[in-house]
Amino acid sequence: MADDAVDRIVQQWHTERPEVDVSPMAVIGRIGRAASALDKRIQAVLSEFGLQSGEFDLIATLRRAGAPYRLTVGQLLDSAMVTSGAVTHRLNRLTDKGLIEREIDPSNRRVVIVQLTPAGVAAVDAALPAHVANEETLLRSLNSDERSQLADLLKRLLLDLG
Amino acid sequence: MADDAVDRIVQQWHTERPEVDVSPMAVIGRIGRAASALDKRIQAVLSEFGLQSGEFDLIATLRRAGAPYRLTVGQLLDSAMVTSGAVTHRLNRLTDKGLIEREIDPSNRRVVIVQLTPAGVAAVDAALPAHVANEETLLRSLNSDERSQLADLLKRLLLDLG
DNA sequence: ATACAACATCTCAACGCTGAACTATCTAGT
DNA sequence: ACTAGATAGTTCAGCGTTGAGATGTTGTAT
Repeated sequence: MADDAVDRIVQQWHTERPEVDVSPMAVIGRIGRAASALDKRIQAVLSEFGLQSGEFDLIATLRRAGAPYRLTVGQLLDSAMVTSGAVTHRLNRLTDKGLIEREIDPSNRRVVIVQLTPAGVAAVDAALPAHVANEETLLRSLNSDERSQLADLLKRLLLDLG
Repeated sequence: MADDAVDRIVQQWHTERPEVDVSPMAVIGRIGRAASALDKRIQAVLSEFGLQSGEFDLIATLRRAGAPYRLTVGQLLDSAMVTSGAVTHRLNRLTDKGLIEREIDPSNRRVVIVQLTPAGVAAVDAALPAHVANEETLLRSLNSDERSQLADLLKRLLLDLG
């Protein structure tokens, strides 16, 4: 197989610092590059639906939770991989778009419950098929077995990273 | 193997939208999460050397190029996976830290040549072993064969994504 | 009752990146 | 020479995230 940019980086290091084993870069470098490349292409499709991927993540989390599509901010924060400030901002944007509504939990007024509006449910359901079809296309270079292998290796890595 | 967060997401979608095959998420979701988790831990080590990972990327690119550690901004831009504005900002920060110097190419005065200072070379050479050792640790859950498999699958994916 | 720590969420300034506009320089065609 | 277009890099406003602190609420111990 032809060399890629990461192969060239590893080769360059081997020339300049032969005593340093940079082989972990071959894995970690590609994970970062793959994530970045995939992200760009995923954003491209979601933007057709007027959504950023962070916003889609949030409303998809609510949608996945099942009717009545209600979760607390804390629960959303557990799923989102960002800080609480970022979640608050995303919720503000989604509220402006009319896709979610916030209300205070009467049984514990520190807690804010977020609920998808009908428009929010419709937005997820409209975007999801295109989003998944896009992801399917992005993986076209790998067959079913290879995807399973890749998912399994990454899962082991992630479970270890905690 | 125990379920991870991505398994739970796929299961939730299967319950809520059984007609949509979300299996690509098992791969793409984990690539993103792995990249994010690795990034955080890599930043943690580099920050001990007073560097952000974007800054390290740039000076490492110069170091890898070999003595006299000189590349044009355009060449750095080709290696960096960010826009030209971001590269300019990173170069400004590295200049402030005394790790690089910029000079105009006399033979083509549009071109800016970036060169590592001795302090810049020292910074890369000091950080590199710790950085690579950290990456090695991050991959400890995978043996040598598994790392090769993972790197190979990601390389195929990246070559296809272009 | 009262005080205090813990908790859930929000606020906000600082930061890095993007993307488009801008400056300066070079190249090619006439 | 002269012009138009291409090229190299910088600037800058806007955006989303971070991380620390603030706000309001609840639980617990005295």
